[in-house]
Formats: sequence, C-alpha cells, structure tokens
Amino acid sequence: MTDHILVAVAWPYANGPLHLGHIAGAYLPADIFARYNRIIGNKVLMVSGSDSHGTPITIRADAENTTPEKIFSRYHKDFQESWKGLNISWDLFTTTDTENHHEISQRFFTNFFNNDLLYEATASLPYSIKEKRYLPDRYIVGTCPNCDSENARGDQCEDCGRTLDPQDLINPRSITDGSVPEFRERTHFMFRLSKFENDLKEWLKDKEFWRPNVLNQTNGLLEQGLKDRAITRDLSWGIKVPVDGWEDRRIYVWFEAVIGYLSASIEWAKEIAKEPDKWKDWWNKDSKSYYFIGKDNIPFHTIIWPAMLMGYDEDLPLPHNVPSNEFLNLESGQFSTSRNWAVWVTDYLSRYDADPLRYVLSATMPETSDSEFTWRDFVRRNNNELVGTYGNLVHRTLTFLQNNFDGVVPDVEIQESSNKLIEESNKALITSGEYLSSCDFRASLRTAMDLCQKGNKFLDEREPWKAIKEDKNHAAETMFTMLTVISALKILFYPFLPESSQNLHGYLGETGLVESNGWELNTPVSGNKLPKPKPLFKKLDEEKVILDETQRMNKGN
RNA sequence: GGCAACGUAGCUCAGUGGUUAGAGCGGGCGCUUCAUAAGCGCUAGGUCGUAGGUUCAAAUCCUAUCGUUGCCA
Repeated sequence: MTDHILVAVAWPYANGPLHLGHIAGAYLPADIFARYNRIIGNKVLMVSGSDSHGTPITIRADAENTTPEKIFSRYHKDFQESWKGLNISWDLFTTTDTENHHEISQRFFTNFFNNDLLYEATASLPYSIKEKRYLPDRYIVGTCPNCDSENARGDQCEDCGRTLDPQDLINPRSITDGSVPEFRERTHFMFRLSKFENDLKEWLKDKEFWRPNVLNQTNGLLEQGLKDRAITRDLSWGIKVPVDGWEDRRIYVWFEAVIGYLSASIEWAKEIAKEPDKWKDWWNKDSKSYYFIGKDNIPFHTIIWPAMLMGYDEDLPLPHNVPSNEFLNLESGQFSTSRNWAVWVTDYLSRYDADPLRYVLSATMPETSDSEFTWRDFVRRNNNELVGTYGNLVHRTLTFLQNNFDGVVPDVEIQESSNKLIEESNKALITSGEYLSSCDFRASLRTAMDLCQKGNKFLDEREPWKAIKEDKNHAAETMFTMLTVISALKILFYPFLPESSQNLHGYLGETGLVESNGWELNTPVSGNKLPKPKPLFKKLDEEKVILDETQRMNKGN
C-alpha cells in the first residue's frame, strides 16, 4: 500500500552557516527517513526553507551595516550548497521571504482574526525616543537582576541563562545607540492558545509511540496549562499584519515560521509539480506527517503548530510523529555560532566526502540523549567501520571475482550454509526496515554493520583463496553468496550512504538508480560480467586529520 | 524556581523487573593473507551518579539528592 508521507524539517535560521549539530539533529535523520520511504514505494514530500525573519537577522544586519535581505540570502546560499554537498534530497527548500508564504501566513492571521482566536492586549514595551520606535527585547541590554552580569539581553541573560523581560533589567539601554528606553503601553494581538488545551490532550492520547522526551515534555506543558501568546511585534522586517492601522507591526516569527510547512507544500505543487492542488495529497487525514526538529523546538511542533492547524482548518492533519533529536556536542563543548565553536558543513565538504560524515553522524545520532562528535571518532569510524568492515568486505569480494573469475558472476547451486547467510541478509532488510519506519536510525545502521561482520566471517570460514586451488566450484559458490550479501548491503546502507550505494550498484553491474530497486534482496545474475571496482571509501590519516582540524578550530577557521 | 530528558566499561553508546550487565572503538594475546596492513577469534576492564525504599528479584519501579541538557517563569 502506498502512503503519502510528509517529511517536514525545521526551518534553519538564516543568521549563520550550517554546522554538524544542525545536520545530526534534523536534516540527516529527515533525509534518511525520506529516502527509505521513497525506496519502499511511498510518496514522499520533503520540504523546508530558510527562516528569514526575526531579530537575530536584523541585529546582524545592523551590525554589518547592511540589510536583512542580504544577510538571509547569504546564508540561504550556504544552506543550498550544504544540501547539495550532503545529498539532502529536498523536494523543495524555499524561504519564508516568498510572496506565497507571506500570503498564506496572512490568511492564517485573518482566519484567526475572523474566528475570534485573536484578541488585543496591552503590554509595557521599550520605546526608543531617539529612534522613534519600539525596540525588540533583544535590542535592550542591561544588568541582570539575577546574577549582576552587565551584558544581559532583554530576552535572556547569557551568563546565568535566566529568561528575562526588558523591564527586569537594571540600567536598560538600546544596543543601537546606547540610549535609555522608555516603557510605554502598547497594544498587540494575542493568540488564544489556551483554548486548545483539551483538544491537544485528546490528540496526544494515542501517541505513546513518541519519544519519551517529546511526549512527556508536551504532556507536562499541557498539565501546567497553556497561556495565550502575543502574535504581533513592533518590527519593520517580517510579514505585515493584515489589519488596517497595524501597518507598522509584523507577525511574530514563531507564528509564521511553522506555517512554512504548509506554504512550502503549496509552493511545491504550484512551482515544481505544476499541479496547484497536488499538495493536498499530503495534507489530508490519510497522509502522515513527520516533523524532524531539535529538542529546543519541541513545544512549537507539539503544541503551537497543532493548535494552529486545528484552529485554521479541522481537515488538516496534525503531526503523526515528531521524532525530535537531542543535541550533538563538539569535542566536549556545545556547538556555538557566536563563539565560532563548530564544524561548518561547507567547510567540511571542501576537505572530505559526504558519506563518511553521514555515516558517523548516523552512528552517533543524538536520538535519546546528547551525543558527541570528535575528530578522532570520525576518523576511526571512517577507517575501521566504513573502510575496514564494510568497504573492504565489498572490495575483497569484488576484486577476488575479478582476479579469479574474470569478473563474471558464476553459475552455482546454493548450499545449505550459504542459504543461512542469505536468510540473514533478508532478515536484516526486514529488521532494518522496521527500525527505519519507527525512526530508530542508529539501530537500523547497526543492523547493516552486523551483516557486514557476518559476511566477513563467512569469507574467513570459506577461505575461497584456498578453495580456488582445489575446488573452484566451492569458491564460486562462496562468491555468488557474497555477491548476494553485498547487494543486500547496498540497499541497507542506501538511506544513510546514498552515494556509496549508487557506486556499489554500478560495481554490481546494475544500471540506473539504486532507489528504483526497492527495499529487497536482488539475486546476482549468473553470467553477468561486472566492471572493475574501486574502493568505496578512502582511508584517512588519523593523526594528520586531528592535527589539522584541531588547529583549524582553535584558530576559529 | 517549575516541567522534561539524560547520568551504565578508558571512549562513544545499547539495555525499562528475572540466569554470572552488553556492542563498537581503544588495550592485550592468537589465527589468517583474498582485500585500502583490511579480516576472524580469544581476553582484560564496570559496586549501572549518590542515598534510601518497594519486591522473592532492580541498571530497570518509587522517594530524596547531586550533575548535565532543553523548554518555561
């Protein structure tokens, strides 16, 4: 049966380039999941885009004396390059700065406005007399009332981590000109989030298959009770509030960014599929939507976005699963764009291949707790696991076939002991597929690696390099079995290592794309002559890589 | 301060009530040579953050506490 699967992935904030933490957290698992679903025959729509609004971007633009458009397009370009290099298989990666997205976001706003889901409320907000405008929270700095740090921001103190209001700050001042803001009463629109509490609780009842952190955190928030949220801000960069007299306000980013999942699907239908209604195939109750995000984003996808969907149109499907990941750390520290403690994707790709990174990040994916990327681990996994265990198994098999059988798949009768290994290969495909369906990516990858070890063991036991001298049929039968195992590995590793699998597909004498083969074991065809293979992966010099990369990081690139 | 997740071998991580707690890497020993000196086998190493409790039985459940992380105030 064909399912429609929406793979919705967090919208990266376009105020800095992508680093490995972003990839391990959301983009790689989403891509693995999308590739798996396509190869088993499901209809996948995978969308996201650059989040182009919000104050970090305007702050950066101010600091660099440029425009928000220039900032976000710079990083949008970096994102596009990263996706291409890493083989992230988007159907559409757009931005929130499209006419389409503005229009659909305003449609949500107007719909809520008309259905009494919005109301006006006043709050005391910082106003700059000098600039004659209200300032965003982040534009105010001052002394933290909690820890006395002198550079606390209006939304949060970086030193003690406490969340703040600009009014809490002692000696508040504007970051643009140092002037002291005046606090004035200002009216804004609020979204009646509290109204959806019971419906959300009801919806969550059958979600026991969600990851514990995601489910329990969501339930915890619902137990505490939901609060209505301000939906408009005093900004000039963003989506206009579609109400007369509100021309100088913008819709708050938290509200419009999540709408991107829907607006991007609509854009895809219009611009890419050229069938304007096609998006509906993924936005009805028979489809399933998966939201790949990092743990900092959980409430937006398990409470706010579902509430918005309920409020907007009850026929729209709520998230089926939100397999949020925890965080990836780098060499015992947190990834930090501002402190430049990161491995940037495009920079990585200028020195190394995509598949080793995809492998290492998959093997240490932070599915249940924060995990860690170290260069030593990267090189070791590349050399021992990819090159040594998987790559070498493939290479020793294929070169043996070239050297002793002229590269021709032998014609043999399969023996009992071989059947056992072939059965294992089939079992691996089933088990691994189940893991992928339930978003257990590490476990799926482990299943593939286990089969490699079984293959290596089989070769060692059969010793075809000895058999070839006395009993060529025996060696031939071993090789035929090994070719079968390798073709299973090609499929098992495909969602994780698409490039290597495609190469292996070719070395096994197949033409066309590996994903057209389906998630099943293909028996080699006797008599086929296979091309001369090349190693699937490159071995790296452990000490050299560590030295290089450590220097690079300490220099801050 | 509230909510939530996590804390298990040198390292990275599995393991949610039941025999002597597991894997991969790293260490030690041995075998093998088809292969990118890759592969296979054996072995050492842990009072499962701490303290109580429930149970015939707990890494696994409960309570407290410490630590890390995220969200919220």
